Amino acid sequence: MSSVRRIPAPTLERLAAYLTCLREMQEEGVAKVSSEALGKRAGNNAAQVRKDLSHLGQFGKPGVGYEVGPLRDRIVRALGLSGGHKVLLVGAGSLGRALARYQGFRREGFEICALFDNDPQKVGHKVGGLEVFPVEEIATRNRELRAAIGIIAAPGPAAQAIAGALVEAGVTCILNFAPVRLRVAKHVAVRAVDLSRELAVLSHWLSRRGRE
Amino acid sequence: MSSVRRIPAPTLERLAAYLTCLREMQEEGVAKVSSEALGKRAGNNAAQVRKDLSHLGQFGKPGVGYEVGPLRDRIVRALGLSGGHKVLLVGAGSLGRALARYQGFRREGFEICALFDNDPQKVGHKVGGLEVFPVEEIATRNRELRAAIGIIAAPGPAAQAIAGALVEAGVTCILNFAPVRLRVAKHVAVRAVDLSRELAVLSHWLSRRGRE
DNA sequence: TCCTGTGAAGCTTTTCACAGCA
DNA sequence: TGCTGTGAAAAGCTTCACAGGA
Repeated sequence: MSSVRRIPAPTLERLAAYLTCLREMQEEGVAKVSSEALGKRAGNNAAQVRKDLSHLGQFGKPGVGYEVGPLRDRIVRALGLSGGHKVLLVGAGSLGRALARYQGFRREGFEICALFDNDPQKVGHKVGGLEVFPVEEIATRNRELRAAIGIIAAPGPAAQAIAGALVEAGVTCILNFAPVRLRVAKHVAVRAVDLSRELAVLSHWLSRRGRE
Repeated sequence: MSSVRRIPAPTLERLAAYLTCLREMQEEGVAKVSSEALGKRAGNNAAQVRKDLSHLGQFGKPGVGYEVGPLRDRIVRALGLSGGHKVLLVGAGSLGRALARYQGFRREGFEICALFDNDPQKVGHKVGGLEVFPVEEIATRNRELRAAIGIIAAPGPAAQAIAGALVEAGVTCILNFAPVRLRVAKHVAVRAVDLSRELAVLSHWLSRRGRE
């Protein structure tokens, strides 16, 4: 398949992992990589790597492998990371502040361009160079900023209302750290990071350890 | 299937979500719930809910539904959450501090019992009532604590060495926030929370918006 | 009648296996 | 020979549909 159609989410997640590996390789001065070598680094098997990369068109040279630089560029394009994205971050609690300071966003091409919180105590303060604005101002502030991505780093009970405000402001992709299922219009895409989910899986595995 | 065998990870994740819903319902004084009602709350369809719960044995009453309290207890048991778990947290940067302060851990039965960091500037300081110890002390300190779960909230380059130290100290389950694939012995279970993965998926969706 | 538990169907994702090219 | 790209097979997960119990 030559042009990029819908790529399944598991594949997208692995492409992001390959990107990290390819960046490392570039820093190490590696110029070519086989599906097997890339798979080993990323923790997947070679066939999986080839199938994933086949979504991006034909790239590899039989008998040789893939060229690190061009492959990386191709994945960046497929993931839509080349232009950079503005992001609204809602919640200036400890998680929100950690995210505001996280350097990885910028490296991946994401720019947190505004920070919001409901708590009047936090409004007006600065976090990582950004002033905290009240949540009610999301829509008006985004009229200029035109960010399409929002991150919710607020407590569960506030999350649904925040999601509504973000969508109202024109956001169409939400990354949700609150432990609740958001109900949003179906043109809005939501990804959730839920600690209690991760912990539940670990805990189950732990309690099974040794049996099987 | 009456006794609990291996439960697939997607099911475990949903069970954690049901648990949150059931807790809410208990607070609201709801005593009984049908698979459809629970599904609606958790964002899954009724058949999925019944299939998931069938891993825990037979519980529901046809024509009535499930009793909220007993069902919740049963899920807690299946997830191995009843006894509580001690957790070692490594990394006292902004993410580590946010996790150390996160109240959700305790509510789910996880207790962060020690905090470690490589940075001498951070060692000795207190975060959320916990003193920060140097990473080299993980093994000795865990000789008494006997925690089996470790959380890595350190930068990528440090993560692999930390994972080694945790495993050395007897940890068998790791929750990794660093954007690297950890290589560990196969008796060790790893779950990864990777922001670049989440962002990559959102970004791809964003760049596809409107076509299809 | 209402709702569970579950075999079977349907769909998605992963793995296999090999033709074909450098 | 070494490695890609890809149909086909296998595995895994979700949804359907209905028998049967309260």
